[in-house]
Amino acid sequence: MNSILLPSRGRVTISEVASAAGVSKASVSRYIGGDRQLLAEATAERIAQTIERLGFRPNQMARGLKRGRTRLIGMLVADILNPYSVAVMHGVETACQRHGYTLVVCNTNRDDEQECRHLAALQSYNVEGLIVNTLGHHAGELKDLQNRLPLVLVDRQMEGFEADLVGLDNTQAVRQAIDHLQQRGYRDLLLVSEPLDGTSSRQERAQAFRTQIAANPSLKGRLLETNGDFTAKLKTFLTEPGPGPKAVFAANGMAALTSTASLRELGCRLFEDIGLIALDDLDWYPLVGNGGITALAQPTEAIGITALEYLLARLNGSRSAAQRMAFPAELRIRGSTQPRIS
Amino acid sequence: MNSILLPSRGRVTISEVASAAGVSKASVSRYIGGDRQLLAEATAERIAQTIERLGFRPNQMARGLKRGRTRLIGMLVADILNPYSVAVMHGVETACQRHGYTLVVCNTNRDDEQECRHLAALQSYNVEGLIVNTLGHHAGELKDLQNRLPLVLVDRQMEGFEADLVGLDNTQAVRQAIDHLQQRGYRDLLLVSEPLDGTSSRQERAQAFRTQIAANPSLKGRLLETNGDFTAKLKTFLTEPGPGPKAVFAANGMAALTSTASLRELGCRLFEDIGLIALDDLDWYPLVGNGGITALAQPTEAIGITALEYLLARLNGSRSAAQRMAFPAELRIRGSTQPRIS
DNA sequence: GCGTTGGTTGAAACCGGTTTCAGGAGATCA
DNA sequence: TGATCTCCTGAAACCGGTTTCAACCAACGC
Repeated sequence: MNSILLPSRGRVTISEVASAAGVSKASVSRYIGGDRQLLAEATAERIAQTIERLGFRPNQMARGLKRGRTRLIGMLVADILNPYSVAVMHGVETACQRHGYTLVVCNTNRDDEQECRHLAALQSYNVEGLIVNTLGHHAGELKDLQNRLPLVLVDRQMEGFEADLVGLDNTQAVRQAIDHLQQRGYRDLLLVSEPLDGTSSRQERAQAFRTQIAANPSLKGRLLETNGDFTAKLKTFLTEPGPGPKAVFAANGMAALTSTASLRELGCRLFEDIGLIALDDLDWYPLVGNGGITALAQPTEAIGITALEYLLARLNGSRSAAQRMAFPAELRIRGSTQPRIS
Repeated sequence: MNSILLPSRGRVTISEVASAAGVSKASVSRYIGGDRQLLAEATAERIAQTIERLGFRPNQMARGLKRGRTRLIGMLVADILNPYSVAVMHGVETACQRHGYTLVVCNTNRDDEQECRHLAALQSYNVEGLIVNTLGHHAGELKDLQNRLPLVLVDRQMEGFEADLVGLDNTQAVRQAIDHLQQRGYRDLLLVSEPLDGTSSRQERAQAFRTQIAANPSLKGRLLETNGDFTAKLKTFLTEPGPGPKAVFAANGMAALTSTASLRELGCRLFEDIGLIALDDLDWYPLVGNGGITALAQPTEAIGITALEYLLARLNGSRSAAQRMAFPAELRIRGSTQPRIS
């Protein structure tokens, strides 16, 4: 028993606890590792008291080293300023907490290089699994990573990359939007989307919109991206002749913000002059225009929780084939699509 | 030289690199640790190639163990669904990235117990420093923690707890708001705040409001918290007689949301019927009412960056006394406080 | 030719835990 | 009484790195 114990960097270590309790490191380790049935009642009690008295907290890094379990989950978020991402992250965090994991979040700022760097960093911290909201440009790295760790995609998938995916049922959501608009008397629709840069969810929504409009002869539909001089492009749509009342379908929260701002700028009143429905339901939707913006809410909390549960399932090895969960959106009708009385 | 090398858990280790390159672990360690001037040119080159060939990534956990440097920074956020917190976090992350740190974020969900648990967790992961947006109820734990790690508070301070603090100059911001409202002809002011539960920034804003109203005989001022039946309380304010035009001052983004919603509910038009100014500047402020909501924007990015820089200064030991940085707010005038023509 | 010096290198201890393995103390059985 | 079987425990190896320390080699000065 060595009597000289240097408290390293101020923190109590397992060796100090061991010698203070008059037992071996192994016993203390067994105690904190939950192998308590291996210990005699009296020993366990003595260790418990010593730990309490010294305020010992095991060093998770050291534990992870030998054990392979760091209890860390990594999450890669494309844009942390996007409320959708934060909401999903909140769900993931809730689930992590529930299962005793800690979440490490990295924000790529929609930057390819940062995505790469952060993937490497998370790996080097021995996260046990990854939840990825990817830009979709690093199939190689991701495939490589998937061989090492369980990995679940959120919202966005990737061409030629087999992995669990949790997100929205985009086709169904677009159908709900179009159906609702049509039912409310709109005939000339404009899908507003952030730039179609390869982000799969945006592509899917755009594609579903095109397909469904093409299949519906009574409707006309166009697609506008929010880059360039969006207001000017929007104005063109507003002045163009069409088959009937016009409505905008914003493909996500950002598009809703841009659309609403541009419509205001053009002096165009929501509902009175034009219909509006938006994917995502942000907390300010009820405050805008005449009675708020009609929304298709994503179950973000559920998406986050499910993503983590898929990950845990893989960690436990209880799954093999890539699985996909597409949640339905929930329609929340507000003033921007009130029944047209015309 | 041991020829049997089991690739542990699929990842390449320093020993494998060492034996593949025909050098010792020590040399490889020196190479990745940046002590390259200790190595002969040829050796360094050989190691570089081997690392590249094998795709070796050093395990940060293992490095941190002996070295004491994990290059991890912990951040405790009171409410991740609050855009203010996310914006600050974005600043912190930017700065972390710039200095080669990785950020671990924990959300306490405004829960005391979770705050405690997360503080313990972050500590057990050997973060090198902490940025804390605390609830303000755990002076004991925090003091204890401060003895072990550098720690910087964001937005919220704590009674009897000396630490670096980065946030808004609340007194000055309240002065800007009151001055602006008075200048625009408003005389009967209502400060709307989330519940004064001890959160220091809320208290400071409320206190500054009371003080400044008391010192200004031409103004009347009341304070309302957003709990209970807020709309009813707001209605009372609106119908009460006062010394002149009424205006609401929302003490943060949440209060702005609640206030705007209740005003709508009461059929009260912004600007025409009542003035509104809000602390924080959220992206939807321009879209509401007649010309948007006037805002006092916080420099959230700068707050986050500064918080991390203070932390790094402490990590380098180049600071002793607790320091405080109070940023000014920036007034952004919009429709909700247009000049009163009356 | 020999002691010094400085630049490189590897063996081994170490960080703070976990895990294997062997051994000692009782209890049970023949 | 001795053999066997549990149950509990500690020594030591190990995880993947870092760091100390001593040794080696070539060049240098005298």
